[in-house]
Amino acid sequence: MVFTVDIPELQCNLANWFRREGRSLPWRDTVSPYLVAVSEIMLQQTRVPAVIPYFLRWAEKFPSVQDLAEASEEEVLALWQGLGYYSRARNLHRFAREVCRRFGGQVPSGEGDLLALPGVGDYTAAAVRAFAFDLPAPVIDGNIARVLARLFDCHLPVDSAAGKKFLSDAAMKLQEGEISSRLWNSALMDLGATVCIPGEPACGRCPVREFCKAKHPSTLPKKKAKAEITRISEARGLCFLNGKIWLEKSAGPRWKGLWILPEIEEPPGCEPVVCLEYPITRYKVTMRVFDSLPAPSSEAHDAEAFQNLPMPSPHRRAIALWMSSATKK
DNA sequence: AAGCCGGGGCG
DNA sequence: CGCCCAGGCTT
Repeated sequence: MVFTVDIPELQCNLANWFRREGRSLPWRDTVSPYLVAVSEIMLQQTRVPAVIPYFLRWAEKFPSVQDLAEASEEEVLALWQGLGYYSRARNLHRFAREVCRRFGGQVPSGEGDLLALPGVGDYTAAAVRAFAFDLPAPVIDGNIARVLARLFDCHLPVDSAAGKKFLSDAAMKLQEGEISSRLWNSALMDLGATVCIPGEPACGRCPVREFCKAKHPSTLPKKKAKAEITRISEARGLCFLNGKIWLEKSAGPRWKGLWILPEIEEPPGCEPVVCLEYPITRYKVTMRVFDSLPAPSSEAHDAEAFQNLPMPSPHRRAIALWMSSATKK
């Protein structure tokens, strides 16, 4: 790759902009590599405003990696409730236990050590190295991928092998020199989040526009085509008996460990008591809920206490809808 | 390489 | 309504 840009000047412009306009975020106030890792795992495919309250509650309840390692899975899932991608919560729990067992409670800074931990992939390993340890690393999230693709007018799909190699090489090249990795990557990320945004970027107030090669920035980055949305329908049984509700602990890969309404065969000739629609990854699911007897796999929960169980949002919403329709009757 | 995993906000 | 988000794991 040929760089015709003056890297020190680019670094200086962006760093000065960041000192002026950078975001203030809770996980930037901590020096704990563990809390940095917590924030990064929470931020996987999840927006900053959604994460902030969860991160603050987490830092309060599990301030150290030992606190998390000693917690029960129930406590962990309860605190994660509503954030989505629940395998992240179980991975973070295992992450804490392995950090304690293998590294004496100190989050490692080596790329290989980090990548071997549950829930840590290329992005998170790089982010922990940069933000917690201030070490050079190719931090490529959705924001930085977009900024770099535009800066170099790169039309390779950013989710292809070739695109990722290009971005990684570019990211490492741009942080050469004396610049702090933590500062540089924070600045690049904030530029993507607030100026070099998806769709039409605000090039008029971009601190590095004189370095940008993008001819049509709104068309970048390119991505591979993704799967179409499939419509599916599912029937679930709701059993409310003697002030208790019957719920099943999900065992499958989806919502594992969370309490759900058991799936049933759709009873012929019956109308659902509740019907709602929710999107999940590449599906649009129509959930039809029927009055039913207790499913064999389910357990009775007290009508007040079940509200505090970890439960996927659509199931929680279905029960709330049923309760509001029942009180009207 | 492709499929799968939630939820929310915003245009 | 579709798109996108501080991605990782499994197949």
